[in-house]
Amino acid sequence: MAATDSDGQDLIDALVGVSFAAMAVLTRIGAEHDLSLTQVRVLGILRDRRVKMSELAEYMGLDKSTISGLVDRAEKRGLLGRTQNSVDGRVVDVFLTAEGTELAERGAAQVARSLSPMTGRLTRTEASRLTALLETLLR
Amino acid sequence: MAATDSDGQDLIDALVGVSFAAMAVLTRIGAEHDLSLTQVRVLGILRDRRVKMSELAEYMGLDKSTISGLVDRAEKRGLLGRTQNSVDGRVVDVFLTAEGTELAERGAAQVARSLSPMTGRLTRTEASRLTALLETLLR
DNA sequence: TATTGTTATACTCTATAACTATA
DNA sequence: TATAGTTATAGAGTATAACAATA
Repeated sequence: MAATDSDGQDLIDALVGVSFAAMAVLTRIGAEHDLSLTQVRVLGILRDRRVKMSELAEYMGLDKSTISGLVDRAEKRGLLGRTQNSVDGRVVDVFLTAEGTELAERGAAQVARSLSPMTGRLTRTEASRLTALLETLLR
Repeated sequence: MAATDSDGQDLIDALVGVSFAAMAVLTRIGAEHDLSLTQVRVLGILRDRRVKMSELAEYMGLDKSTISGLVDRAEKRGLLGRTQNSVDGRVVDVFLTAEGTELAERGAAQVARSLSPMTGRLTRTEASRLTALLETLLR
């Protein structure tokens, strides 16, 4: 095998390593705003959609009872709101408040800045190529 | 700008997306063995080294008191052990037991298998290229 | 009856502060 | 005095089980 060949395990290690690094950045920036990684993710998901409690549970791979608690705490902080769905009375819709939206935007900008020392090591071409490869992984 | 150009935000989104997907896999496989993501990470770190409590805290970005609790629970399950360092009596070294090692090996194989539907979408050349790009990000 | 969501409970993860032991 | 680690405490995240409301 040539030296440029990846043996598969190298790819896994690199993926896991980059993932933990990205999670560390999200955790740190979240902490600056008193948000756990889980809450950061909730804000990220709600940033461009209004969802049902059950959809949020599905997206995040968490139990509905866990979502109730997460939404409780974020709602108490004024970051998001709940409304009863008018079509199906059992359903509760969740959405970002103006304050939650503002925080999500600011956080996203901070994440981009924090990752730029990493992503800045790539040329434009490399960045494009990496984006394409990662998107292939995501389907 | 050409269609193949990445605008920077796309790269961030792809990185974060892949990272959450990787964390989901690690969380799920951990859960099958009654391990939290944090415990999975402890096992991963100890897989190829014996470390001091304080080093573990440093690696993981967690407080030393948190590490005490994590190590307590894993030790109680027989996955790792503590020994007093013979050179500096204040230091406690942590290491995997045979059972912990075995679990870490099995878990790593499971992770590789679970990610293969994702990584399998790439040709050998693409996998090599992706590995190299990710390693560039990691320095 | 089935589905959506909440609540009660128990355990893990996490940091802060106070402590013990060693250097 | 300074450093390494533990313990007590409190709050957040998590799942399971039991429940209420709606379909």
